[in-house]
Amino acid sequence: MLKLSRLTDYAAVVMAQIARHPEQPHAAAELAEAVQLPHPTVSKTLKMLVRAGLLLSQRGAQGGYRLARPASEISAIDIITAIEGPVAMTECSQDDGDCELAATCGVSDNWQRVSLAVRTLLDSVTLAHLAETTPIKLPVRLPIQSVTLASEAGR
Amino acid sequence: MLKLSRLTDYAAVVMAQIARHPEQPHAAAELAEAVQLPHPTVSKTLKMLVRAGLLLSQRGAQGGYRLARPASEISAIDIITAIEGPVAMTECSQDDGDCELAATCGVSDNWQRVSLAVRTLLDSVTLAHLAETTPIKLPVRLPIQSVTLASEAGR
DNA sequence: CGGATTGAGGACCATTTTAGTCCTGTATAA
DNA sequence: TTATACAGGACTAAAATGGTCCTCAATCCG
Repeated sequence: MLKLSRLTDYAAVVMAQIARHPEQPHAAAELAEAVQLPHPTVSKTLKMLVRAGLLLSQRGAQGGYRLARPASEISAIDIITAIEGPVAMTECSQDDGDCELAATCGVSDNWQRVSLAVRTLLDSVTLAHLAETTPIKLPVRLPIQSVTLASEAGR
Repeated sequence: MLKLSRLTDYAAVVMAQIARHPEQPHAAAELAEAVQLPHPTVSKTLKMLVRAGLLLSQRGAQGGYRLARPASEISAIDIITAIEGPVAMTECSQDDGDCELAATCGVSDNWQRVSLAVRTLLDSVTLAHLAETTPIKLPVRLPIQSVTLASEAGR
């Protein structure tokens, strides 16, 4: 179904919740209540986001989580990558890309380009966009053009 | 990892193989040999592509598979959808979209827009592009603009 | 100082999805 | 009429996913 995992979905919702109140730190329990999801699961998600450097955490009483940087500087692909790892259409569009079938495949280069375009698209969507309650106007015009140029530069 | 399933990957490779020789029908065994994948798996993939209307099949001796329409009229999203079902970033960006958390979510509308942009991007990549052995120049400029307009039209 | 609060880390399990195989049936060409 | 080749679906093994829980560590506050 080419979709985000459920945890990624949770992550986005929780990040958006934090982004809407960026001043105070938010405890996991508080966030779980706010978004109506089980505490342990939300907690797990938050830890992953901290490890990815998207959130800062503060232990102890009055502690909690807050954004590591402004919502406008956190992109959808940051969140996705934090939970699921790198975005790549195919196994071989990943960094190492050691597909022993490359010889008979003949499609991998092109999939890599498509992956890049998808990543660029997701990179152009920020947490600030996601957190907006009024639907976003997708600002995807220019970034995609630059992808096209990059691919035209060839490799 | 937000990636295509392995079967989808196979499907693309096999489709590309057929697209490069669109005249004769191709038996499953022949294709499996050409792309160096196990016959039963390739066969399963081919059946899914037929059911999705992307391939035509001919039984009996000298039978096999051929494209249902020109490679330039088959898009990457057609292939992906044939194997994995609809492309949607989140559960609730699907057709029915009955997410009981919608009230506390506040992100679903925006994810739906992102899904649409991804779909449009994938729709702009054709099998003819994928089958090219020289890397494609991604023709994604105009389609994405039209997505932006669609989202600006609101809903 | 000491207890309450809150996150960190990881083990663990149940469930679902995915990949892959195989068997039986049917259409078609020679 | 026989060999070829696809159709449909049952079935299994392996992996990913979602979710819970427990113990430890840091921090605040009285």
